[in-house]
Amino acid sequence: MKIGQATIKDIAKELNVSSSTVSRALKDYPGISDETKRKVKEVADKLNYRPNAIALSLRKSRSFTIGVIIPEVVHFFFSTVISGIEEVASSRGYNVILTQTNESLAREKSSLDTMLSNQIDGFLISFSKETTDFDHFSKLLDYGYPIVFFDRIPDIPNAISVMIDDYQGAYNATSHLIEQGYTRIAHLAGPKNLNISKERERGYREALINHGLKVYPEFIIECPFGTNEEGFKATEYLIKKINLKPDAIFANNDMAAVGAMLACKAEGLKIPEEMGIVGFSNWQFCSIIEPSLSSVSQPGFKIGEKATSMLLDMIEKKLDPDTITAPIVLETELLIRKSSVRLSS
Amino acid sequence: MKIGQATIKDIAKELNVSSSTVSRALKDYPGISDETKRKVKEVADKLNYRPNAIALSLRKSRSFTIGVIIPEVVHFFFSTVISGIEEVASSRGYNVILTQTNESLAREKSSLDTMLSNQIDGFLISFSKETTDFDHFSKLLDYGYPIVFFDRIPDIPNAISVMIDDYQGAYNATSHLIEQGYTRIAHLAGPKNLNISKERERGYREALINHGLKVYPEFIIECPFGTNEEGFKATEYLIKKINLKPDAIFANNDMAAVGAMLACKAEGLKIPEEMGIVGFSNWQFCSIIEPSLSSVSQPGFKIGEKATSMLLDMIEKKLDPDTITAPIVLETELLIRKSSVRLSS
DNA sequence: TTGTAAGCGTTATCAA
DNA sequence: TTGATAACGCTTACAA
Repeated sequence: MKIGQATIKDIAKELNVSSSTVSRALKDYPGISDETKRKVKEVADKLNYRPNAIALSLRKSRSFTIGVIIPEVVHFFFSTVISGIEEVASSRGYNVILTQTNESLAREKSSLDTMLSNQIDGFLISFSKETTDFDHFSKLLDYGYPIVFFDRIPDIPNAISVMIDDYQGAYNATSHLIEQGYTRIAHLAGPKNLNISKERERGYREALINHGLKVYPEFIIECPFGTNEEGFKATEYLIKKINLKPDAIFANNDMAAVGAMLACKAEGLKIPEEMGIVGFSNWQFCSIIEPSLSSVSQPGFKIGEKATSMLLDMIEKKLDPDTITAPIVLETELLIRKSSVRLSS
Repeated sequence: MKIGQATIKDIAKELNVSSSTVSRALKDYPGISDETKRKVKEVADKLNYRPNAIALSLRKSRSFTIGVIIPEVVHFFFSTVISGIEEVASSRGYNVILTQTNESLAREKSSLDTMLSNQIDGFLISFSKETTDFDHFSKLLDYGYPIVFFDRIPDIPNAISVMIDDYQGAYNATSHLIEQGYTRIAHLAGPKNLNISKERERGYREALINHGLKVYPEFIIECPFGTNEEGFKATEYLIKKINLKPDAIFANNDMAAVGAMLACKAEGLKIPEEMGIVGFSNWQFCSIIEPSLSSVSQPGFKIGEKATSMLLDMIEKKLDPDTITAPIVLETELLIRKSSVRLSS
């Protein structure tokens, strides 16, 4: 016999009362004598009674569970977000059910499906790199399903989303490089179908323009996977194959930035003297590598917290989705380290 | 109206058949005419029917959901394990419900509680650093609840667990340092109440002894939190405050190892010439820091896979827990990098 | 080949 | 102050 198997009926039988009485006593409903309440609770304790959340879910058509769909768990940013999600959810009495898509659209859809079957109360979603059309999401939105998108947000009119200010983060990073006297700044860009990549590139471009620098198309190289190998290759290409050599690199993500650093070392270029580098995400390793890597820090934990509290508010009708017209945008912070500082101030 | 709200009854009404017929038709039960099956499926499709997993759970007393309780999500090792768990679970049709304890015993217990309420089919657990007595687990085990412990395993006779060979990993790491000619090897140890810490320390000790070296108690410093600050302080202490200076450090975890590296740099000690360093866990940054950090790699993904498939086998009665008497032990791999190699071979 | 009815554990409604 | 009953959505004897 398993623990917690005792039901309300068992308690009722033991005390020769009806199950409704037991139910009410356990919930401290008014109109139940203190005497009965005491007895019921006593027996409940004795039998190790544990309410069956499944039965409750069925009854109330609510599962007190939210579904999280993310590309990857093993990723500093996403795991930080999860941490924030978990924190808020558990403090408000919700369970978190988790799936990773591994950047596959098919898995994204099937996750959505099983979660719907499981009567999930709402979704937190950061979609996969393969996802280019959002029908599977907008269908749910049309039916009134509570969804909050985070970080990677879809182009759907009435979608609620929480994101970071990628544009401003990139703008600040690039401006910082310019202020340090770098003038030929290249960009290792992210996958083109993600808004965050576009925004970061836009921030990079506008910073250059606003500081009177030219944007060289050959300085922008797409690194869709965001690995250090990719960053390494892109940087070697920038150094060797292009007439106008860059003197700084702003990378769409930290891994690519590390690849860039390794390429510079391999080519004998000194960082930050001959090549300034700034990454994006502020992974844990940024501060411990040599030279330490300047990076734009994303408030992952906060994103998780904010997205979750909004979702739960929507679920609990404390928040009307219609009142929110624009995405919630959280600020980044530029952490300046050795890799991009060559001016003594 | 929400999507997937259509129930078996709705289909039945539409076709003027009974709900049992619909249920059977959807499941391709024998003894239902092909004609009926066709019609039922057609209407199901039309109404966007989606089986209600909650109702199913209640009926079958099975939720097809497993609960994962870990100390922290934002941790390379654990997130890798989660990835393995998620992979196996989803491929076998199970959901994964996740909570992190943040190393708090109270949260561990309350997670256990809510999951039990949610009729979880089984548990995957790596307990918190605060957990020193295992009554809350053994009670469940006695009641026959399927639990697989991983990495941090409790001292309970009939517990099923999956772990890595911490002893051997530490032994190999220490032996490697000895072979490189280091003779005064210190150890940054983990929290004393975790078996993994004890095993790693034991591996360290025995490697020394088997190679004819003495074990100096003042060379073993506990770093319970495993942060780089802690490793930094411990190493400064080792370098400055002790008569017999160490010439190598084997750290219980990579973060502490990084702290040791930083301390060496701060003190002007060259790595690996004057100080060899080996870490444990093989975090992503090991290969990209300077010098790259030798480390014992733990097969996190495999641990997740193995633990999950064992748990599901237990749940599905394909595996009798009584047949397993010893913990499953997975091998580590020593990844030798620059931080510990001073002999040209 | 199909229908009826009971039951999984809980709670809301109505009645006593 | 308490009890009987129905219902949440589904499956499954048992009957027809």
